[in-house]
Amino acid sequence: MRLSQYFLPVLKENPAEAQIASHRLMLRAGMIRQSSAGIYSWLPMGFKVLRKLENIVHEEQVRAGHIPMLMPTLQSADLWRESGRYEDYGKEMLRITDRHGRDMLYGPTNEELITDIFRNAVGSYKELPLTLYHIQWKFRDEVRPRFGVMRGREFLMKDGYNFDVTKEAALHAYNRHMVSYLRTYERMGLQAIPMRADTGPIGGDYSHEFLVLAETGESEVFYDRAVIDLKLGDREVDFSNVDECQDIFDEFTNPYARTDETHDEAAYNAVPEERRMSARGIEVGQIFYFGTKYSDALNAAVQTPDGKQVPVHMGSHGIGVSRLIGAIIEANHDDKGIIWPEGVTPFHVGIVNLKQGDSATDAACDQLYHGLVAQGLEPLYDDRDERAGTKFASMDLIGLPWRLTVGPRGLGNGVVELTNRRTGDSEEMSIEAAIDRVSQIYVGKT
RNA sequence: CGGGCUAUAGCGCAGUCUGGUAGCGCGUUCGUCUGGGGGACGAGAGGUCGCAGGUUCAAGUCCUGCUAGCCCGACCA
Repeated sequence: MRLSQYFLPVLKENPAEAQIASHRLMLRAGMIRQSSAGIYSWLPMGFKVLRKLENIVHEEQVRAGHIPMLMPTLQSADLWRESGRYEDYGKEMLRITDRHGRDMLYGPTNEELITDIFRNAVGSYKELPLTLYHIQWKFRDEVRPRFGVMRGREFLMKDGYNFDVTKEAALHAYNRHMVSYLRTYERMGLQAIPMRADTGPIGGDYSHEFLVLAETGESEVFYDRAVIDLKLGDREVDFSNVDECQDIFDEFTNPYARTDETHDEAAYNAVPEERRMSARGIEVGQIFYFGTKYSDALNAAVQTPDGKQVPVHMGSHGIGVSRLIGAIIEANHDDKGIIWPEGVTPFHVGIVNLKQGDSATDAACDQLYHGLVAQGLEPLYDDRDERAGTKFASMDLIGLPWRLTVGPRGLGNGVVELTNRRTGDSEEMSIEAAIDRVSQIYVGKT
């Protein structure tokens, strides 16, 4: 993409309403604009990152054997009356009346709807296990939306639901989600620590939340520093293998890690003192096993081999996709702007033309640009007629992890400059070598 | 939902106390010079001062009501 033909309205100054880094930077980098309290438009740059995260979530869900679908944002109130949550959910649920006077609502989550779909289509144990998920906009009418997309009213969430005949099978689904979520966050360049959680209004017995450590996090967390060293890495996982998933679950949940909601002073004090850590964290996902809570309420049962009807065991699992962008920026920025992890960057590399209009420099930039595109990469070429400082400042702000700087001085020696946004380290090399280097960096990361 | 604050050009702000031609910086448009970290000079464009009433010869400024947004607390992907 050529910047001169893109839509990237960057702001030089901090908007007054933005208090935390991710909110400020998303506004300044032209990713979002507020439409009303807690509701945002996603401008091209923000939309691009959102789609990248969605893709990662999809890939990892499918890898774990879960099946994508799509449910509507608007739901009928009837189902929610049936589960009893129409009253329980309170004012956070946006209620709407259609022209016929029917009560509708903008879905804050989808347990009822998915269970309804399930009960109407599945009657036999033979069709289980089954895990369905979708990525859809949700609406929760927060009393006080804040921090940009971190606590919006409208937000994009991946929510999934598993249906199993037995508790054991459902707990395997729980573990499978634990593993696939860990992988998902790692691919995004995030460390999200699973912590024992409250089950909240969704209810149930087992729940873990995934927290990204950040000073601006809304939750207070306590953990054993040993969890920081845990990495799933690129190990091959067989998601159908119960023991393997259980082992990974144990590995990641054995060290003490809890939020203030479930914090247990005695257990925490059992951790060696030098490893006891407390910090703040951003919640970027949560998994639940809630047994037959919804299948009982909504009468979702399957027939077993011996002819009995049994309510299915269920769980639900969510990742706040739009919130993740905020969390990634909170964890990856400096005073100049964002620093995207390579797995989620909106463009792979920026090209800065230091002397727009100079025929040799323009030609070198074009060569780089086309060479990178030919390698399957997406460069962002700043071809505006701006001075070097302005271009550098824009690039730093939007945070592409790599920058190629092209100017007459370097070209005189036959080189361009490749700079790492995070470290600031630069290296000079020929155009061909630069194309090759950048492609190498992104092997396995696009 | 309790407490505090704000609303003036695309963004950041002054002007309101003490009513009298709506301003500054950045951005933006045109031109010239410039060209390796937000450059210089010159000339422009851009505002029903959040909305509705009221007081007054006259309201951005005073009064009343409303709306929207932000911050702190109680709640949540």
